Amino acid sequence: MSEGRVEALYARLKDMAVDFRFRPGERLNEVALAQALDASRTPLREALNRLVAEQLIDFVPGRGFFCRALDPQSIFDLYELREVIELAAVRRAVERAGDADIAALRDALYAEGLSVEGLAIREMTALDEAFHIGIARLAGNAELVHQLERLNERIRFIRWVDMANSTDRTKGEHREIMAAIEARDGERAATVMRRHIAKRMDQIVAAVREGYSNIYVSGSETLFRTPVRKTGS
Amino acid sequence: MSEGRVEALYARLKDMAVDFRFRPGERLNEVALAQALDASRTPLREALNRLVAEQLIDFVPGRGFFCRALDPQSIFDLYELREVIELAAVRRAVERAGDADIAALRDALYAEGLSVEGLAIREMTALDEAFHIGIARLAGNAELVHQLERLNERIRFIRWVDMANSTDRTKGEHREIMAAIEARDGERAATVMRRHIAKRMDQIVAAVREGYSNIYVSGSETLFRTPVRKTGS
DNA sequence: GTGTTCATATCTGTATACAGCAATGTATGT
DNA sequence: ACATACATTGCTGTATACAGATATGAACAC
Repeated sequence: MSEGRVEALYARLKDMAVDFRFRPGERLNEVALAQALDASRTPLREALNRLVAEQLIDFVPGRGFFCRALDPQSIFDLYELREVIELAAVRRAVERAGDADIAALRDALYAEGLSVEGLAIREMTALDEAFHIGIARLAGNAELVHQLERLNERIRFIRWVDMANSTDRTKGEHREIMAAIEARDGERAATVMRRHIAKRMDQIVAAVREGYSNIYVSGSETLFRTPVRKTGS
Repeated sequence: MSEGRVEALYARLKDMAVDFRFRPGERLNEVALAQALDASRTPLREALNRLVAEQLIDFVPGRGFFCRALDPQSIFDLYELREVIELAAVRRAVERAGDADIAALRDALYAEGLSVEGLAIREMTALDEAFHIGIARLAGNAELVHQLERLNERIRFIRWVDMANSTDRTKGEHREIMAAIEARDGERAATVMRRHIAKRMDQIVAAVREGYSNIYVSGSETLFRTPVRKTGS
């Protein structure tokens, strides 16, 4: 009875779902998946059911489990929710965070800057996410952090697409936000954060309109290997 | 193969978890539960796994499923998150909702007012929740609605306790909020909403401090039968 | 060529059996 | 009286089998 077999399956399957290693709408064959993951159908289905509850997998009674599809409207809604949560987080961070914790986040942000060039999209996005989660942690509300993490999982793929298409302006904006937090200027921090997220959202809506679908139809393989191209400041 | 057996179990178990029909920390005996719900352990565990993902049930590998416990800090965090989401919702509702939809919500609110007296706490709270969800719907963001629904499930029990202890000022405040929305005054709507939720939160923190635990230790039975007492305006 | 019906194969839904871990209680020694 | 070791019981974890539903494709009529 290995400590948490369902947990392990759940983690692996979540990765696959987040990465869109299945194609949107595709039905997941339980026997095949179970074989591939070297498990039995029972724990596999238990793990899948958790992902259904987290909306990372779709389920139709009598038909089985399916890879979710992201339509433009959902993406917009998710990004709007992200903005709501992150603005609340940064405001509370400014109000409540201790100086030491702020300094720690600042150091982490500046430490990561050494050689972004050459990093793959996956790592870039991970750093991006980590910074935003770091702010949420400063807000001292565990629920805020948790909701943001779950939200991030659902839009991570979109962020990859965005990161691949867009110039790397992220770092500069992150430093702006960081400076506002250090100055304990909640309004400024919120304003910059709103701009930061809104800019992303605009790019994404544009990308989606011109057919992001061919990106996840072709699979995520190519996307992950693409290095970040440096464009402008 | 009845259409969605797991779904049915999931719904029933969710009700039980939301109501705290299990005592906090109690381990759920799978065989007993399966018998009680007239099902087998396999679909039962699948349903339970969904609830684990929704944080309505706890799970410890090797030990089983447990009833969650709500500590004061989590309650505070959840209420703060609720405030964040509802403020965002009401602001967007004012910006985006069509006149007809606003009117419909208004009518529903005033229709419910006929005889609140005598309603049990359960119904009172259901009406309260419905109004707030109604506002979220006006915002036109499905994710906002969904997150609020999930959040409500997690704090519903607390709201019952609150509703039982507190005077029924809810309706008046709801009308205030409604009026601000109709007047398309987003700032006022947000201000009243914030006060509305904050007031609740204060009462709850107080109630929790003086030991709400004896309420759910004694079981929710008594709570549900208690009628709402009219105190003040 | 198109639509319909039926037979077949594939897959999901769930009960059940069994293996192994965890908790409980008992006995024993100090 | 208290702690420790051990046996026993009960429960969880997972594989598997089988029933029933759904999808697939072939044969046939129009």
